[in-house]
Amino acid sequence: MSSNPFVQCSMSWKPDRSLLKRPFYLSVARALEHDIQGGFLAADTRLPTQRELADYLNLNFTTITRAYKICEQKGLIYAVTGCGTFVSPGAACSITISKDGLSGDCIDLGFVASFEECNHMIVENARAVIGKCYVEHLFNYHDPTGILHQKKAGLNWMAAFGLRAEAEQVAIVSGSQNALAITLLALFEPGQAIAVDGYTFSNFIELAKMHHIQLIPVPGDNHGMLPDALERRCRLNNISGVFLMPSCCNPTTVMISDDRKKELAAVIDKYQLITIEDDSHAFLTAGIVEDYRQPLFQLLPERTVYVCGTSKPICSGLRVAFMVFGQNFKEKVCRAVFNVNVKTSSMDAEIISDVILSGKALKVVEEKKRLARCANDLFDQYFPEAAGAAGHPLSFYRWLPISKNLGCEVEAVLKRQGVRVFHSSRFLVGHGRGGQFLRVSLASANSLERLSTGLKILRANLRRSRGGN
Amino acid sequence: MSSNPFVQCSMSWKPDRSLLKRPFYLSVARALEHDIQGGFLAADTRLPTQRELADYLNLNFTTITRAYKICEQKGLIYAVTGCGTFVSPGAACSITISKDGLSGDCIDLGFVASFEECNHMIVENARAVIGKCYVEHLFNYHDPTGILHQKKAGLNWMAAFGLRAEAEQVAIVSGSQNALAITLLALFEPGQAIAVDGYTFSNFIELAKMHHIQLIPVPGDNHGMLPDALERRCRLNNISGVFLMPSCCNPTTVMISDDRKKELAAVIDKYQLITIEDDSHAFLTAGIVEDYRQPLFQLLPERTVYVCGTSKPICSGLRVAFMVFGQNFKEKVCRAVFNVNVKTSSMDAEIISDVILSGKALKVVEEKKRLARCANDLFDQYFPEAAGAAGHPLSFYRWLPISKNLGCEVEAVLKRQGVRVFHSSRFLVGHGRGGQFLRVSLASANSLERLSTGLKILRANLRRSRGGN
DNA sequence: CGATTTGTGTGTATACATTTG
DNA sequence: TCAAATGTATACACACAAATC
Repeated sequence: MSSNPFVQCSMSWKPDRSLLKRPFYLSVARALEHDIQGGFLAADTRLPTQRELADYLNLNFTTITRAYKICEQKGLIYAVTGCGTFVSPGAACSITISKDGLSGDCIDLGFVASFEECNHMIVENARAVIGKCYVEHLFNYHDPTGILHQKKAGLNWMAAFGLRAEAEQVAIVSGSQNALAITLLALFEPGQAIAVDGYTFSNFIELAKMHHIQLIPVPGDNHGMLPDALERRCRLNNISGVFLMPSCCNPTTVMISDDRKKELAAVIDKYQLITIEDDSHAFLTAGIVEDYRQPLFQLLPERTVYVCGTSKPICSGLRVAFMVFGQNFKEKVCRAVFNVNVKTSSMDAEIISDVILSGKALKVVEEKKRLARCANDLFDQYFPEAAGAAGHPLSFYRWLPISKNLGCEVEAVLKRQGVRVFHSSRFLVGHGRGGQFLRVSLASANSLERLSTGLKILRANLRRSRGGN
Repeated sequence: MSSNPFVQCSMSWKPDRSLLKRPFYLSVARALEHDIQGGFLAADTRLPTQRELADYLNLNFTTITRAYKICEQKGLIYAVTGCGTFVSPGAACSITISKDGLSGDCIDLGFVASFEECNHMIVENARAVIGKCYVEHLFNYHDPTGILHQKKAGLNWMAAFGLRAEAEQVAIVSGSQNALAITLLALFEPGQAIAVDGYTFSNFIELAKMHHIQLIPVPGDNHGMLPDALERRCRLNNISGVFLMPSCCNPTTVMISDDRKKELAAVIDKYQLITIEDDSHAFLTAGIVEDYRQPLFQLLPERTVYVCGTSKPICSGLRVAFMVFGQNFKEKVCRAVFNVNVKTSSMDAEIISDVILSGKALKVVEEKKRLARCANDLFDQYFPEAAGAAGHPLSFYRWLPISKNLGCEVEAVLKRQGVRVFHSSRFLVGHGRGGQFLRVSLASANSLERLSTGLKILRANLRRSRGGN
């Protein structure tokens, strides 16, 4: 049931009329899915308009609407009012980024780890915890959202970023990704829409897709999402929430300035959006970037779920994040925490608490900042043209503009050369016109030497493929 | 916009016509939600039929269909073709069961813990792990689905239950509840339906509600769900999956016999259902119950997600469960694991692996079985009329029939007397006619003495409120 | 800026399947 | 066994909103 490749000037997709069966809308949806999955329709191909296809198939155009809707919900296509319906890029394949499936030789500049070479620093904290007399009390079902002194340790940690809250507003969960999954499940319904940056955290994109939550891209500048643009989308799109990473947007490294936070807060308040603030990078920003004052949570304490993971600053293998929320979200969030996790390992939470309260956390952060500074300097040496760009000075990753000639195939090319990086298409929401980039992780190579080797390979390959550009 | 209480013989619900605004279907849905949440409509009240209400409001009846559908998806009402539409019991309130929110004096026979008095037995395993030279490698982002030797430890553990699979079919996740959340997210879409026992695991009910997955109750007998009844529901209801706890259904303690497993497998295969097999209780059943042979997974390896948590047999505070699945589910499940957890704490998984491989797990299980036997004997002494009932002989909880005069208010009454138990309404799917029960946890009182005290209070109160019954 | 194209939201008609008596 | 009651599935008409030219 594929399109006829010889008829080009007319519709890009012509399902076989004779194969249509009742119910028509399912039949059409299946045919379209088949042809997209089978590779007969390339990414971003414009499909026939609803009315065109309806005429062609002798159906009412709203029947086509329905067929298209099914495919849209599966992520196979996307529609823009007034503009048309298009085949999604990467419809068939996942954009989930994980540490899995990488051979040992390949230098990983793709997945953003967190300078894992620091992990030895917390071994002694783990030993201290396990040596405590009350350790067996960490092995029971109690305190599903965390033990009080652990929550207080979290508040202590977050106070450095200007966050002020009560322990009863805190829940300990299993990492920031886990916190995001819980937040979507707790506070959003399938079919609702959340505003995000045009390029945003790819795991959030995937999570939203799984929950059937639509993401609406909102333009931004060097200080973050544009309040006017957000307001415009709110007026037009019936938006329920907004997702922001104020301290260092992943992947663009943009930080939201304090003034911008206030302007955004005004719009968020006006439209009563639920704000998801992933502030896991605050440790890199508070006290370092001059303009930093406080998280959005402080401006909108009743509208915000604040997420602060300890994977990046402290240790990635102990799965701990702190969630902070207003009283109005408490019941729903706690119920979702219970339904998804029952509880987070008290052992992990206890070790993280010990690292924080003993002052070790600050030492680890100091070391990671030192490594981040070295890594960023190294990057600037290899890519001096990117050195002056706006963005976070100590980010664990960089956002490198590349030639428009390169598609997302560069990933495969570079992997064959021994480095893994991720192309901007993985982070793109909607149909992007923002140019092409690579996200280059600086925190995953395991040593500055390996990072240097990786960057060298990267530069060599981009120079070559760039050609006369 | 509530109904007029003085007009009783006609429709049970009469929204105020004058308050109707466009869009009508939303307006009607909101009014209905308001009146249910406000308590104006009692549980199981029969609502006007779609056509009745449409006439009354001068709308097309399919507009009412739509309004009712919205409320149904929120779990506020349920509809039965040919029969009518009804207000859901417990529409407004949550049935999530957790360890939270219980004062210290109250004896907990509600939440099913796992004889936490055994936890001291694994402290030495935790110390052994933390003492190992490779411990810092447990603190990184690697191996999101678990380290190979940990998966092999899991397979070793599950081999005792007759499960045979390859390590690549295994993912380590953060407890069996976490596994269920991941499975729903990975393999089901909002709006799909899953067949379950008429009384089933309340946290699964909540999880399904959050994911907007409909649960269809299927009748069963002392050997588990009835295959004919399942087939009938499949024919009628467009069912996508089935959830089973073969080794010991929570809350009923029913075990699925080996013959029944084969009959169910035939139906499941015929209708291509996705089977979710929560077999965390297998350690209580394999080798103990004569009829036990193997899990459903072995009969339907390509249609089953097998979930085996270690909270009950080994330790509840270390959050580990093993998921086993066919190759066809692998990609989707692993992606969901990553999107929900990134990874499970390698420390927790390593300690559990050590407990299994060192043989300590068997000792812990022996001790828990001994305690379970004592606890069940104790229960039989206090409730001799329940002693002969079918069900698991070593279950960590019992399913106690109570007088029909008692509603779910008994929970509150008993709590005031110092014991927490859960009423069958928390476990009920659909509109139950199966009598009233209490689920009495035997594994949470922290000692047999406290359990005995709790059971005594329970018996005294049931006797009294039972009256002449 | 206004007309046109294109997708979305809402209300309706009709055929059908299940339950009940 | 059948007819009536009742919810469900499917297709369509039409008003509207956004994007484009």
